[in-house]
Amino acid sequence: MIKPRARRGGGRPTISDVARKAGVGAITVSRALREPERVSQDLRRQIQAAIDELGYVPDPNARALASARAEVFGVLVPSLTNNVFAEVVRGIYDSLSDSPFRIQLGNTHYSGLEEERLLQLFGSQRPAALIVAGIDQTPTSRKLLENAGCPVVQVMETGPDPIDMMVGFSHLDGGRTATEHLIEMGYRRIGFIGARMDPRSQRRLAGYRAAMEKAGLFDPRLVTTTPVLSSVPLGRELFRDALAKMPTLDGVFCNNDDIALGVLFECHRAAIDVPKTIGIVGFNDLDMMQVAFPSITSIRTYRYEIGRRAVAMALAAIAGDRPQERVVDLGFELKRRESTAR
Amino acid sequence: MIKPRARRGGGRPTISDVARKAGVGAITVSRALREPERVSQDLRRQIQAAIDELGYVPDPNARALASARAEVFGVLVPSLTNNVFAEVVRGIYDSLSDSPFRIQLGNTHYSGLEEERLLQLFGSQRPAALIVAGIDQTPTSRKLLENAGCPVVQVMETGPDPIDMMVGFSHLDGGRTATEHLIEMGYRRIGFIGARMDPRSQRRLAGYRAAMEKAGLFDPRLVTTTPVLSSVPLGRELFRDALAKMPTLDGVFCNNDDIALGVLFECHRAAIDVPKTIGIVGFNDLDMMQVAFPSITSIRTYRYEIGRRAVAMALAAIAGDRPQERVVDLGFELKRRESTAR
DNA sequence: CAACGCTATGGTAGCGCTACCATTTTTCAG
DNA sequence: CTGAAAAATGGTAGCGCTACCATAGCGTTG
Repeated sequence: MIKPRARRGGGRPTISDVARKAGVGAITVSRALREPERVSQDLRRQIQAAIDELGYVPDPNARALASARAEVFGVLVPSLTNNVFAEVVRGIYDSLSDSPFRIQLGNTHYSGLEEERLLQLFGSQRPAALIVAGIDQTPTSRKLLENAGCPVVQVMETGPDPIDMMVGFSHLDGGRTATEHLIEMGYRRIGFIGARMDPRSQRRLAGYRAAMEKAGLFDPRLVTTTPVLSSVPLGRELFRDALAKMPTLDGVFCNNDDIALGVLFECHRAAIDVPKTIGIVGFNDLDMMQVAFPSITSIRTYRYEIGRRAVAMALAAIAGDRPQERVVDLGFELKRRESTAR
Repeated sequence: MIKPRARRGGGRPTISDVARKAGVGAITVSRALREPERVSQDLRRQIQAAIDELGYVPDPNARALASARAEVFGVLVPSLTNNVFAEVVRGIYDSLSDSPFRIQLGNTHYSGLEEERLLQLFGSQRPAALIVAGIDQTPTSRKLLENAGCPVVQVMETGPDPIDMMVGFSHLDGGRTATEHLIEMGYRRIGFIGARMDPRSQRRLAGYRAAMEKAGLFDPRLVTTTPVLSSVPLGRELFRDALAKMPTLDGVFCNNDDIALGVLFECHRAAIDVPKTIGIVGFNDLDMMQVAFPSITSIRTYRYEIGRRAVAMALAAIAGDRPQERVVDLGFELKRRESTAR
């Protein structure tokens, strides 16, 4: 006598239960769910009724196993608390909330090794698409992405030689634009203050340097950086260091808005006039920049939109019509505010 | 003639490939991976060699299907960009990064309906554990969680009647402590300013009200709230509204630090002296509070620790030894700073 | 009206893995 | 040395679903 194994799943209804109740084959239920137009109205109604009555929810694991394709977007970001990536992730979530796709979010902690480990892990699920932050993948990561067998979108930055698709903007141009603005407003001894010098920060620094050199103003002592994670308190610290090193400083381009805010607070505390004595420019334009006192000039970036666009491109690729432009530059905008208006 | 179906997975090696190469049965490979102590040293080595050589990575979908249990933690939070939840999520990620568990993160957008939908979806995966923010689940959500068949941890708040386990603190006590501090420092016309009045904000408001009533200072016109999502600019707006409504205001307890920062900036802009004319208290103690000028008094909460503890409790429950205290109160701390030091 | 194509449905055979049990080998008390 | 228990290994049968192919029923065409 064959004893059927006890239902492992705690008795949740399966597709066969639905099929039996609706008086159709299991495969027809499957089709009604995935390609409704291939099933007649009548059956569709019956099946829906059975589903509702039983409270059936398809098992995504079984589905993934049978179809060799999971309805999962793998997303890799270097930080979960950094507002910049949080916004990108929010854009991704919002774009996928009405789709059948789930999201597998990984935190690389700015580590290439961790990125490789996570890609390996994500790859084992055969995701529908992968979205990764940055364009500086290790060779191993790059290979993993190329062989992932699904659309891949690199986000945050644009650059040459995309693995598959890209959405972002030029951090170098952003850094240059910010610095040129300070120069244009009459600042001369302009410092660069940066924390967590990831590749994007490096490129903003390169933009700063290009602008300064072009104006004949560059001096390596004007640059203050640290590998430590960025924060407002750190911005204050770094600014004090920069001032100690270079008391004639009359402006700072901050790697990001946290740093800029820290600089602003320290100026208040030390009674340094902004923008008269010191001009401040931030990066990303968090919403607090426009209400700060004085309001802080910053480079507006479109993080949420990057997330949305990345999903849109991935979905298009999944649907079979790959967008012809594989690299989308969403640009940025210099927001001129009080902190540089002297 | 039976034609085997083409390998769907793009030729990735399977457990049988490993077994063949190692000269053992598939089940032994499976065991070597999951319960190494039940396999002899020799075979373990051979199997590991085969795995390395083939680059085998187990398919989590097949694993979940066969074992009726996915190695997934389901996490539900109301917002991805709110720093508070981002910190909790970071704690969860950090605690699970060395475990075999993946994380399925869902964003409810503060909606009970969305929470139900996501619970339904997550439940279909038979997760190893569920972590949900808040204690005010809808009856449907509560039932889904009770029947999830896995450990459940409610985070951010403590309260009576946990579904399973809880980690958090009392928002009511937090609100009361903040308000009592203002009263103690000599403020009398103390306003409450809050955005995004979710249940936790409501309880902070209740704490404020309790303290004010006890001191005989409560006046409903002192309360300014909005359902809009919290932000620094909004804090500024609301403060202006509050002042217009109640020009004699001499202190504000802000629902969170974003609002507090907006209030501070508006005070600067309007040349209102902080803390002499207006005292400010925030909530959560983001790191910028201590460097703001003047530094802002706030209620320190342990978000990261909440995430870590929730995972620790869930892992213990999975391992079979449920902690005996099912409700963990991590408390909070009043950080007295310049913004209330008059 | 036979031959054809089309649409709607169903049956069968796995996807890659593990639960359950069976079998073999080793260990060790007596 | 023997018998029995324990440890190590393997075989079989699914988990719940879908790819692939088969089939039935229908209208269309020359």
